[in-house]
Amino acid sequence: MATIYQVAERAGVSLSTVSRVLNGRKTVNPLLREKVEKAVQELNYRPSSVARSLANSRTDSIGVLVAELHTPFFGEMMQAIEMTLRAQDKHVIISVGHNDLAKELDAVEFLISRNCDALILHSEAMSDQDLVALQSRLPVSIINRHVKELDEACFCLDNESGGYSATRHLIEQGHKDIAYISGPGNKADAMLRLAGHKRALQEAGIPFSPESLYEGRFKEEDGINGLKALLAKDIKFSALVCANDWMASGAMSCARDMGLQLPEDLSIVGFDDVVIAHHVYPKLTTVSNPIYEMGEMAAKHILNKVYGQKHQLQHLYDAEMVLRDSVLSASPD
Amino acid sequence: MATIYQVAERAGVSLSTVSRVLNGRKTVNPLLREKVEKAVQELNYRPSSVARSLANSRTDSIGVLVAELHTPFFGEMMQAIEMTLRAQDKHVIISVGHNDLAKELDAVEFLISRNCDALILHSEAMSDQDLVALQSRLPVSIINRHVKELDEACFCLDNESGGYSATRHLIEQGHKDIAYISGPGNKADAMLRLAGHKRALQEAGIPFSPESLYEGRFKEEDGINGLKALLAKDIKFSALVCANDWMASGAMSCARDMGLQLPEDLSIVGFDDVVIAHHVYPKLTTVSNPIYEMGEMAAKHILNKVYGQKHQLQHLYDAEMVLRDSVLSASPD
DNA sequence: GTTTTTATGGAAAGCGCTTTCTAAATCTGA
DNA sequence: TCAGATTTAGAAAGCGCTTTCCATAAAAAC
Repeated sequence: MATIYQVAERAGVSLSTVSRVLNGRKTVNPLLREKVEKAVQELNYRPSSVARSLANSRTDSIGVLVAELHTPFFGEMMQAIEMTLRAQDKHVIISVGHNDLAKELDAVEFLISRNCDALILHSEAMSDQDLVALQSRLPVSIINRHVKELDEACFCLDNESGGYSATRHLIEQGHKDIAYISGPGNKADAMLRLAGHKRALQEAGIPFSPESLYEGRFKEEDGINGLKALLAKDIKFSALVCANDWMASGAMSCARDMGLQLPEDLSIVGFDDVVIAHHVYPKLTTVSNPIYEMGEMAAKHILNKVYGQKHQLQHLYDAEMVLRDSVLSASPD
Repeated sequence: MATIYQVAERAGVSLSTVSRVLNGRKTVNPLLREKVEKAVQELNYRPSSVARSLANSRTDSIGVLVAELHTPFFGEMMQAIEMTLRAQDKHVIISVGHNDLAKELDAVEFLISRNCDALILHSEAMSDQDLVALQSRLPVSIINRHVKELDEACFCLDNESGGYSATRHLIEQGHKDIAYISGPGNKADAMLRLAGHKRALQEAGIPFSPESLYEGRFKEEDGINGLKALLAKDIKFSALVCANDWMASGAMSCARDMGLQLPEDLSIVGFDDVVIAHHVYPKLTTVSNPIYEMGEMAAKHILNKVYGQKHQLQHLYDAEMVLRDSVLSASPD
């Protein structure tokens, strides 16, 4: 591999001149510039990004922390990040945290030890304080979580309004008795979605009953257990909203196992519009989660912050209804 | 950030000694070693991976090329790769090729310009020659594709035997009239799966009829169009095998749209055991694709080749039946 | 007790680039 | 025409490590 010295020699100029040409500095004689470019061509010279990083203490690499990768949600996020970053010649180093505090911290340290210029995080285990502390070490973007002190760096879905839309949609279809399977009480997004649900009920003058609420942990089996528990109670409901699609899918299998016809006997709406939403039967009506855009914005935020670019940023994202086949209009009784 | 100089100074030893301690060389006095370790602790020193890379021309980074990321298949592969590599303190740089030759080549050059020590590829667009040429530039692992000249570096599913198993399973359940929706004719894996199907038929003395074959391109809509086309023909079949789960899912919705009961009127088997297989209705009987293991092995191959480790390698993977609810025993007519 | 080995630590030369500083060359204006 | 301002190019000093080579001290051999 040719080095910058050889280019300089071949072009009959000094190191510095080659470097200037390579970095597009204006102050170089067009004649020399041409010579250098010719030499670069002839030697098929490619600057060493490592040497460059050492010299200017920038690696052009961005670390991304995700909870896991085998899930389409994160895949989409990663793809958005990779595409927008590579277009600017930056590269992304991935690291998975498995939703575990120790592992997440470990992953972050790993990324930092790799001299990343910045980090993009989708963390559930780290505390707000951890994130604030991190931000003081290097620039970060935070996806799908709002940290007050890090307002600028956060890119979130409007979970409350999403939750609102979901049950609002059901109400508009004539449903009055609506059960809810929520995510864990310690997760902000889960609680916001639930809050939206309550607001929609209230607005329609329907009292919220804790009886018709089941708290799950966002897993498929929580959908199964949740619906089972709900059905066992002495309550009636013609519709169910699940705080994510996985639980909705679980609820669907459970419903069928219990002999219910879908969507005739029970309307279901999910949340996130993950790939499976389109493949379950009946196809799931759900709430979109524009993770692709969020990933893109998180990347652009880094581009602005670290590399002096000027992209327009959007921090809060609307959750929109994706209408499919799992909701039926309630027949007036 | 502390440098190695400061550690040396604080420990009262030379640079070289610190470096030796850091790299676990044996030839260093335990007393000094201890001093150095103490200094490292106190200064919270972390070696700069960039400087290290420049000095020993290894970056400890492995580039991974995938067709796309938003699909669970690649996600699982990535996760396997990341986990096994990070355990050895290597990091992975991702790059997506979008199944397009120019983009794949571009992505590869990008990765190389990043001074990756090696590459792991899941490429469909590049030619065998491209791959061979690449191998001569730096070590590679190839997932899900067999290149004769690169035998050592390939980690593949036994597609033929998978195709065989799928059809064989149907035959064992009493099916005789089995339609097949295949992947594109120019893809080796698609053709191998089909070959397995034919072998199973032949073994059972069932003649293969081109009439009952539809060639798709591995997309959901191909499943829809495929089944539609098959049903329109003047043939009977009680079972259908689809060369991947996406087409199987498509075929399922199509079947239902055409008023067929699943699995009573039509048994379906898929291929790959992608997440959705578990969420469609009825749950899809399919053929496993141990992509996780393959990713792990591809990573270990690099570990062996570049970093002198000695992992046991497996190159060919069995495809196993995953029995769920989409296949019914055929009633003998 | 002297010579030969062996173990161990330090000095210094890179690795391939960026960037500051200086010097030479060119240009300005009176 | 000349002092001063302005360009432009080169020399050299890092960036933070690894590693070779050499020197010294300790151990072994005679």
